[in-house]
Amino acid sequence: MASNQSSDSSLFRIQILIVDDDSTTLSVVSSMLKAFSCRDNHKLELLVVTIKNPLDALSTLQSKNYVFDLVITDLHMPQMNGMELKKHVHEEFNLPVIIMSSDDSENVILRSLEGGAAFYIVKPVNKDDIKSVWRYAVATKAGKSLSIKEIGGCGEPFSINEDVNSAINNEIRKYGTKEGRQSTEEDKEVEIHQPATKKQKLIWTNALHNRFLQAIHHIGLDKAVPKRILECMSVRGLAREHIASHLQKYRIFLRKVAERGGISSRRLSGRALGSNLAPFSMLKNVQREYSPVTRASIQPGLGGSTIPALGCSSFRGLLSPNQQAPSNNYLFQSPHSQSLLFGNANSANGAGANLPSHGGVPNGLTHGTSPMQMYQPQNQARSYLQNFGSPLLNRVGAVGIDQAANYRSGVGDIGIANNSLYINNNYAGIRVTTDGHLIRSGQMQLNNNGLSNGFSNGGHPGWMNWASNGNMNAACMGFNIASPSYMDQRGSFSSGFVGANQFFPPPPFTSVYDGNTPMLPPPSHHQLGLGYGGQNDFVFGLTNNSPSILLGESSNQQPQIGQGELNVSDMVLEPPNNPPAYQVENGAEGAMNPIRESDANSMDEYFPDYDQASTLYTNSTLRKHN
DNA sequence: GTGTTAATAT
DNA sequence: TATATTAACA
Repeated sequence: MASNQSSDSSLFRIQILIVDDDSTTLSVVSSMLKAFSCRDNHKLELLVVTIKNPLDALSTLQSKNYVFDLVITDLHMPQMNGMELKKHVHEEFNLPVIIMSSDDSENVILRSLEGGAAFYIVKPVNKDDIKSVWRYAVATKAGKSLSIKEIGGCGEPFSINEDVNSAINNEIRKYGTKEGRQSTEEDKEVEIHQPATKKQKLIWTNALHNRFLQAIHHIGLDKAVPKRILECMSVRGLAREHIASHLQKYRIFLRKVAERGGISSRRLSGRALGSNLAPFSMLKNVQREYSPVTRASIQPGLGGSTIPALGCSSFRGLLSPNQQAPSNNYLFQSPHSQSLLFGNANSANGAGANLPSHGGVPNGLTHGTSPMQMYQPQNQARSYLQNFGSPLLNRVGAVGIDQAANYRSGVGDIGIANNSLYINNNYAGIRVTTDGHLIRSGQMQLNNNGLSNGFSNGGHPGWMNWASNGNMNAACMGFNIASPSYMDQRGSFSSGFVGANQFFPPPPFTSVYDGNTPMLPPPSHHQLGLGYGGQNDFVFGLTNNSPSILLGESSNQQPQIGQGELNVSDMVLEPPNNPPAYQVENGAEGAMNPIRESDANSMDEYFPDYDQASTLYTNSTLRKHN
């Protein structure tokens, strides 16, 4: 039954620091909090400190006169904005920060959440908000003590108090939070106490899936078995069964790829291909939503397996306009929400890695180091991206990059051959009619010094460096989907990557909050590749929030990593019910790759996401909720 | 105990 | 329907 400890634990003191340049807000929030705390629970004592200047707030935090449990800060303040403050607070004090602002734009909200805010309150603050804050504070406080206990040797994960959980679910449905709400003894009177055995459904978020892929990549596909993958992934709370299940799915996918998207597919018409090929799933929504008329879809095949190394064309054909899209997505998503189909990467010996000639591996995507693409689970954290922003033109685009020596294929090939990982020498584009016919290839050729090549020029060979050039999409993709001259606006184009080692860095770990951060030297600059959101890395995403990107636009017109539309990842969701049990193990040896900390603090990037407790920030924006 | 596959549940 | 979980079996 309920944890019974509260009887002797007398009184909890919760200290909250509120920062806002608006004194009215300060007093209102403060008094509301106090009022609520009085009413809520006698065993809790609340201390609220209000400060107008965020700099002063930091000083106060440092002063040690108080031991705060939580910081609530306004977002827009003259001296320092709330997110900056949050960053400091996180880094220096490891305290949760709630952002409040009158700015109710999704962008801001999501950015805040992704940036690590515990949750976000839209002003004017109302009673429910206060209640939420209060609950959160209580839960956090309680959680902290539990954490200590856990550190003390009780390794057993503690379970979240259903009360807090449900309260939050019910009352703050509009907030998302990244932080685990931990159980609180104080609220046990409401405790429902579900059987502890009730399992939560693990959601394979992109981030998690990325991790999975990385693990497989690291281990080698042929040697990747659940146990090893699990070890490699080093994600707490993740069980071998999860891996096994996911692996099963993944293998099915690979098999499908081998059967339909592999070499044999060369003989297939594009139409035939299209029906089941995973990458096109992304077209489904896009097309239905935005293209009532003809759509051009160019389907070079499935990811890496479709860009043969040895000179065969990777151009698979065109999908018929009404082709039904398959169910799985294999998109690689740039921070700027251009979608790139992501194929195999990480084959040191070039594209050939995917050729069946490697043999031995039943799934056809051989070479253990390679299969770096996979489906996009449709029912998972994708849909939330659908409602972003305004309508977009260039919804989907993907390009193939063949990193092998030559650009071999002729017309119809879609791809980029870069002779060097450092430099993309070649560029190829395509032109299609609105009904999907290829007009001409090579339209978009750019020289080295033209638009950015999409790869790092800044010392991270082999890694996509969106940040450095900003216009990866436009340049690399080679065409402007939004531009009628190249492709129908509704056109879709996909291909795959065949890359060399480690195109993409492992997603960063961040766990600033709990101090468990695997502190590796921070990267010399921002994380390369795939944004901070953690959603992008190897996986696809259907991004409907893409800004139009026109070929030729200067790079600085594009948002930098971490500043564009956010990948609303799991972090906007309510944390799992098992807070302690889903962190990436830190410093687990055998971990695949260096772990980077990004400035953006997507701390739970790899946290398994359990479906159950999802609290959406907004109904429409985020993941669907069971 | 582990890995794989199939069945079942959601 | 798609995906995750669980059971069953090698």
